[in-house]
Amino acid sequence: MAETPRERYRTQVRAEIKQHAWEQIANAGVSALSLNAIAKQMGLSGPALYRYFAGRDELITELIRDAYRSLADTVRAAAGADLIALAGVIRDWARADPQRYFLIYGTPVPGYHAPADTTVISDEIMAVLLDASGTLPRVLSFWTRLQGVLSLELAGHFAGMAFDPALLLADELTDLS
Amino acid sequence: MAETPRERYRTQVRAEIKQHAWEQIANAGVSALSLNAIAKQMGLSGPALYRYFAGRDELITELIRDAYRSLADTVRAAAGADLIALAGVIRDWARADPQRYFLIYGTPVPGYHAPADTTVISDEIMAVLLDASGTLPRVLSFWTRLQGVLSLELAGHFAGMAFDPALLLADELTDLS
DNA sequence: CGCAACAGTTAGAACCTATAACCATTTCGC
DNA sequence: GCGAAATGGTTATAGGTTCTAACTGTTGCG
Repeated sequence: MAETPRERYRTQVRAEIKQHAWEQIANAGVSALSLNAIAKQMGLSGPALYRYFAGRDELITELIRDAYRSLADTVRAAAGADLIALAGVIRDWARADPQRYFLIYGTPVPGYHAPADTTVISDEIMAVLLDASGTLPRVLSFWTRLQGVLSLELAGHFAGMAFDPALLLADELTDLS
Repeated sequence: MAETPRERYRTQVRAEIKQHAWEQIANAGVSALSLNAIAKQMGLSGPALYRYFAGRDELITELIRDAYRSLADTVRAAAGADLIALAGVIRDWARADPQRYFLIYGTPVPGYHAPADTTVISDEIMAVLLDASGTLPRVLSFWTRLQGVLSLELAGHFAGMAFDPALLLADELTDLS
């Protein structure tokens, strides 16, 4: 497993590219992600990034994978807690970077299919939820209600109405526990 | 209200542009919408479309407005029905053109704000729902649960799990009526 | 040491949005 | 009806994007 300096450098640069990519996504959404802009920010010139990612799509796919992994990590770290607590953890994760949330649960691109390993990660999350809720119908209700509140809240569809989404979420989950 | 031939032609061309735009969106999502491609499909050459729309953003804004109006129309047409029926109508509307649904309820672009009149339309939809459900907390629960099922279903996140989203939705709404 | 793998470069094709300048036609005011 | 203005269309062009090709220098391994 001895890492050659080359590999070291390579993974480090890849990480830096993804770092800039996340900043762009957080600020302007994934549609505004520009390889050129990232290259310029890094002092590189355009096509250099193609040494590290086959193209824009592969970079985005990698970001989606990382988003899934990040969510799975935070859920796993809260394993054992009850559904209310899990919902709070997931909501906090989503609010920390809404565009990262939308990368997973937002508008899908017709024809694009997430890499197979993301479904594995997704199953892992479901396993934690199932462990906390007991039955499958319950976790399904939990999941859809949570997504309902989150997608509307993060997309700003609760903007006008003066109420706390956290309270709505709590209300939606009390009869599940 | 006498329509001059000019206005006639203008609104007709605008409608044709939007028609092609909707096809592109349905097939490849809004990010793939290309004014150039639309112009070519219509036998026009690039910049001609700027006579009809100030730019890509204005066209998309107009499409969002139309999507809101379309949803409001279908909801209004079902006014008086109970919540289960309303949910079915809305779900059918969304499934008929998922990308149109996502244009309203999908990933928001940071910094972009929907035109003010859409909130008016949104309020109108809420009024119908409120009329069918009675209390505000109930319509809020209805709305978030419906959105939860719809966003997950239309984004394909129920792909692996073998069950009928319609049944899940019905289950989620039975205790609300 | 030598050579192959690798990181980076510039050039360029094929797109895209958008503006500018220009032309022909249609419409409108007088 | 006539002339001016508004309108719909064109091409040219600037600047942006992704991505490929060809080339250069450097690094690292046998």
